[in-house]
Amino acid sequence: MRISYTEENYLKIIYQHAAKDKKTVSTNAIAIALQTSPAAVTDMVQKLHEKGLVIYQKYQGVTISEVGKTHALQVIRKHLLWEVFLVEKLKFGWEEVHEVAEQLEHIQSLLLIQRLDDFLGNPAHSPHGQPIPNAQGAYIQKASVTLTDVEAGSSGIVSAVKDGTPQFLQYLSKRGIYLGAQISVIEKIPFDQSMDISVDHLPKVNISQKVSDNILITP
Amino acid sequence: MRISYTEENYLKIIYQHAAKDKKTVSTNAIAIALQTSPAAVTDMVQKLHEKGLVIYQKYQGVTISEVGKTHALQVIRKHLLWEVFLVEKLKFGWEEVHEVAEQLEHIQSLLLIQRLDDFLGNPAHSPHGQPIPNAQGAYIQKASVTLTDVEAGSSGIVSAVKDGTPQFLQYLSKRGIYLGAQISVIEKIPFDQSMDISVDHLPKVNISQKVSDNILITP
DNA sequence: ACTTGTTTTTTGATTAATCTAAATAAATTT
DNA sequence: AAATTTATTTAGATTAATCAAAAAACAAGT
Repeated sequence: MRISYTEENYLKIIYQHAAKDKKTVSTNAIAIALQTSPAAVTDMVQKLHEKGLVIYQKYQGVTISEVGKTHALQVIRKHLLWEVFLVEKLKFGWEEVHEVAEQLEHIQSLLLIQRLDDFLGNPAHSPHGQPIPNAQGAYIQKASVTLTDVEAGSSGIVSAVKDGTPQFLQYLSKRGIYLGAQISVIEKIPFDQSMDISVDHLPKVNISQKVSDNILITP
Repeated sequence: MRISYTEENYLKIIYQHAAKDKKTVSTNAIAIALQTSPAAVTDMVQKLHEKGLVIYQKYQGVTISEVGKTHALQVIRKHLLWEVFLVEKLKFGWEEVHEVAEQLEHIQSLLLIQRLDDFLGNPAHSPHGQPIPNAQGAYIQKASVTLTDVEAGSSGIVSAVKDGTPQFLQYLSKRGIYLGAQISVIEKIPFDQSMDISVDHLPKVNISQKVSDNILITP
């Protein structure tokens, strides 16, 4: 079955949202994620349902099907392997890889991905700490919690970030936060759900809940 | 100016044909090269003329413009750099790279190409011996003649091949011909323009004119 | 110069992905 | 439960790239 560039992007987004919440994804959420109109999403989602790649009922949102999931995982695998290539071999910063990997993930060649994987030494994680699915779509999720759920007084190591946009990653760099950094939660402020933390025992900084939601910690 | 994937392919073909013969390219020739219909070519070529990328007059064929040439050379640069990457780093055979490089050449990122070029050690030639244009579009053409024009009794080194298709390259490998091989022309057969040659002093083999036309030799 | 044959262009349609505006369904508020 | 707001779908159009078939232009041969 031929799956277009655009269809691959839909599958990836639907998989990522569905994997997160285990429930259906709304037309609107997809439209926002893909920067397109809700009407375009309805059309495409109906087409993907016809092809058996997603499960969809009018007004009820969308979930990924098993076949769709397999495809989505391969696109994600390619995206993450290219990210590793860009950072490890071409010395890109972790905030520079997203846009290029978005393009590279659609290159069609099984041989290319096998060889790239070997060339990179079969990496287990992306530069953002995300686990890389293997050729069969399997991956190991490191035991971790979002920073938001870490208790005041506890500490841990940054194992991954959920958001890969340049804006977020540049913010983290400015705050001294990187993969492997040690974070201690000093105080949680109930008023706005923000928290004071210390990175690598340096003076404390304050981060919003939106930020702590996108940082994963291994205790 | 935004140039689409398809437009880039048109520009590349028009440039390559125009560079070869220094005259206009026919609608038909483009249609054959791109595996599409002459009608589609007429439409596209008119659009490219509007954009100033080619020079075109009804029924008079097409040439590339200066702006178009600049773009075409950058697409070719990307194609050739990716070919080097695939062969040097990912251990692809020279007959396996064409299809994948056709896709990779359309990835849009200046930074990526700069970094890739450096990573590969700023190579001057592709795995097929073609000179790689630099970021400004300049390249040095090695002094060479097509094997067809080599006199009987003379010999030289294979410096490049013009055709990059798997079929042709597999044929060459089977005949023991590779980049850097020494070829001696033993006899030219006037009847069918074929020639008997010896590769690396091994027993002679016969090759057709279609084959010798696509092999470049440095004396 | 005329006829024949080949190219090239035009015309009218098609497919994929999208949009805006209008209609309908679902969710929320009162 | 009715009214209002929000989300989603339908309808009708648009753009890019394509095609097949018909028409027009060009090239040759006599």
